[in-house]
Amino acid sequence: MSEQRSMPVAGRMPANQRADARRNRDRIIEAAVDCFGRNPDALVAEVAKQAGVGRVTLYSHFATRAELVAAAVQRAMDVGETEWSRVELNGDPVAALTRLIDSSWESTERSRALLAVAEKVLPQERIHDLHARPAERVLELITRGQAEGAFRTDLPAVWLVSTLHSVLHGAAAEVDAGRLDAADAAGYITAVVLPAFTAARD
Amino acid sequence: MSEQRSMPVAGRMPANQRADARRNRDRIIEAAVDCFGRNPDALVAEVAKQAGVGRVTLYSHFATRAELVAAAVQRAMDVGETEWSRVELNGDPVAALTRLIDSSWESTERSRALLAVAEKVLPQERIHDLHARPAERVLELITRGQAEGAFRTDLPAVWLVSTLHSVLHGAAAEVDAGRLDAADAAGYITAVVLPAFTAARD
DNA sequence: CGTAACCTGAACACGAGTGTTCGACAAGAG
DNA sequence: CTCTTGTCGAACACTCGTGTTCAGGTTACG
Repeated sequence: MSEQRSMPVAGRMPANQRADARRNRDRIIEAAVDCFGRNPDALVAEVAKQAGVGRVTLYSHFATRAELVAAAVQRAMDVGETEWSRVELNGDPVAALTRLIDSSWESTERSRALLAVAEKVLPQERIHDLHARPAERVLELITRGQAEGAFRTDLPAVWLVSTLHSVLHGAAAEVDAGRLDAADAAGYITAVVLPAFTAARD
Repeated sequence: MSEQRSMPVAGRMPANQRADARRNRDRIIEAAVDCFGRNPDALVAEVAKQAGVGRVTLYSHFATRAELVAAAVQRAMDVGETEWSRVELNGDPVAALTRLIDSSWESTERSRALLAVAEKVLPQERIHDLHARPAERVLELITRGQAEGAFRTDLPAVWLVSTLHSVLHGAAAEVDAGRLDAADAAGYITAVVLPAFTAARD
């Protein structure tokens, strides 16, 4: 409902930025999310066109294709962030994790292609940073769950995070390979992750 | 022990193929495995050089870069295949799976970069095909385990296969990002996959 | 041996996409 | 209104790796 003014995404901001400039920049990012989201090999020209903007204008906002991709991923993450922030993480850790998985799955599936581009043009470290926010959220929940005895403690929390991440993306890959029905995904993921997290220690 | 004559990998075979030709082809593939294994963006020229062969010669064996990559992946798979074939899959399904995971982890870690190239230049379907052999092996074991009551049956076997695959590759990614010690990996994977597979049904 | 298969290096054509430059024009801010 | 900032399109230079061609030398193989 309210505008999300969640920290200035990136790029220079010459203090006196004209209104239409900022508007165009926004359109470009939206177009990038959409284009790259459909075709990982989308051209810069396509993005510009879909944004209703000249290629030159685009380059005046993003010096390089990679920067454009980064901005797109960032945007997708921001959108996801507002969704995840609505998820109730208190209460029973298992139930909370289930909710978080449902929410995470949606965003994962939606912007899978986008991530594929990122993996091609961005250093893996940069990608990891882009995931920092959501990863932290998961990590917190897991840590709390461990402290409360709901999740196993014989494995590092970060490994559990990584596991969830892997399964999530693996599922997305299965879906867009047509081997898995998107409707089943969230349930399958939960079914596999939960027992992995709650397994009794030796 | 005996030579693995496991179906002719690919390419024309003019009936009167000279011995040195076949030898070169082999060297090229080896070089490709090695080069792409270190740098996913390796040039065709580099591979040729490391194989001690002219670029033209390389192209006389593999019409395109993509074909070269495919051959390299194929080779890596063949090597893995001989390892996996040594794994005892009979007896207790859980124990068997543990053994298979250990073995799979080794090959996964070894040729992770190689797979990264493949994902860039090969259609995802082609990649899936390359995985057919090992995937089938896992599938068989899981199916048997389900039939014997060792593994859960409330999820399709193929999803369990996919899960294992995801975690395996996720772990590899963590390792070469320096966030996970390679020595711990196999144990961690098992610790997470086993309970996921044996979880009691509702 | 002699022939056919093979290798070679250098040169070239090629395509594709990126990033840049130009001069002129439009639109916001004060 | 005027100045600054931003936009436009078209053309351009450039980089880079791929894949191909050629003419000549080498090696296997019967």
